[in-house]
Amino acid sequence: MDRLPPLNALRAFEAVARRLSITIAAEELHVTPGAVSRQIRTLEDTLGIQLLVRGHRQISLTRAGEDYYRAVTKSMDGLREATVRLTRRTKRTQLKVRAYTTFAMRWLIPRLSSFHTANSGIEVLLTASLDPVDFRREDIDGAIRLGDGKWSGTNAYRLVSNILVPVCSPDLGKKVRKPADLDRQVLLHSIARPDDWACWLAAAKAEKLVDARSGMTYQSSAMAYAAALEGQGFAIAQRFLVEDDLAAGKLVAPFRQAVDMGDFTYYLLTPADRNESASMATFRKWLLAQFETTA
DNA sequence: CATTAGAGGCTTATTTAGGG
DNA sequence: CCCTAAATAAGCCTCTAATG
Repeated sequence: MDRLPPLNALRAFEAVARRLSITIAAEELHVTPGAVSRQIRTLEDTLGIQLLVRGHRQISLTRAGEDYYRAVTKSMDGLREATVRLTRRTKRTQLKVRAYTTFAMRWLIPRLSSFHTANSGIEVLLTASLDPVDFRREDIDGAIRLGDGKWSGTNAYRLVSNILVPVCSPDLGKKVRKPADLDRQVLLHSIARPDDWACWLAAAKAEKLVDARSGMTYQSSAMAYAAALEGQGFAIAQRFLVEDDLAAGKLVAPFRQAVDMGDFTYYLLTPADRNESASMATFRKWLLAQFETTA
């Protein structure tokens, strides 16, 4: 068949496959669920291929539907982008990026101004959250996430080595010689990363000598680092996040022992079923370049 | 929450009628 | 005789209401 199927139906199918819900897709298209259901049906009829599996109160894609959706959505993105190029040739484009609070505060935000000066046409809209990303349901172009690099349905770009190392203020650093000395010190924890101290102490062979649970706990690593800067105790830091403070002498790393978390580290995630926009490509290259020079 | 049937509204295609 | 415009027919889309 060299003819295009009904384009309206195709549009409906793209929305349904993306949201995996007829009702939500219908809202998005400003029509009723019944109308969308019919459109999908006529599309299936003209193609002669089933695209959706109708389950009880929910739907899913068939194998063919999944493949078709991937292709269709890319074409749609092409149309969208062509339209954007045509209508707002000079307007700024927005890039919605999600990161963790600590990553954003300690690393991304300080460097974002350099990105802005170099790419004045791209506006980065930064949000912070611990929740996992779902590119299908959320209006997000990219996310910085912690993980092992294995995500389904997303492109993952490894950003940096995740190396754990204890840090503290310079004067506090003089009071300890070996890991076991931490026994009498305050350990600073983050709720989001509860195992880091135990992990490091085990690597330093000091898990029997120091209670990994003692000390003070903060909601984010950024808070724990701030407490360390104030001389409140020892934070177990991800090294690239405190590099600037170490270089400036505001923090010190009193021990040589470090733990490389290997592939469990930070990645830039982008949806695999969408074409990468030009602005995202720029942002991705900039982001990866930042780590090439520091790592 | 998805699907279906039937009704109504709108668009497009086809036919028909009347004027140049 | 041809062309235009009204009338009619056909098709499509979306809605409501009811069902699974």
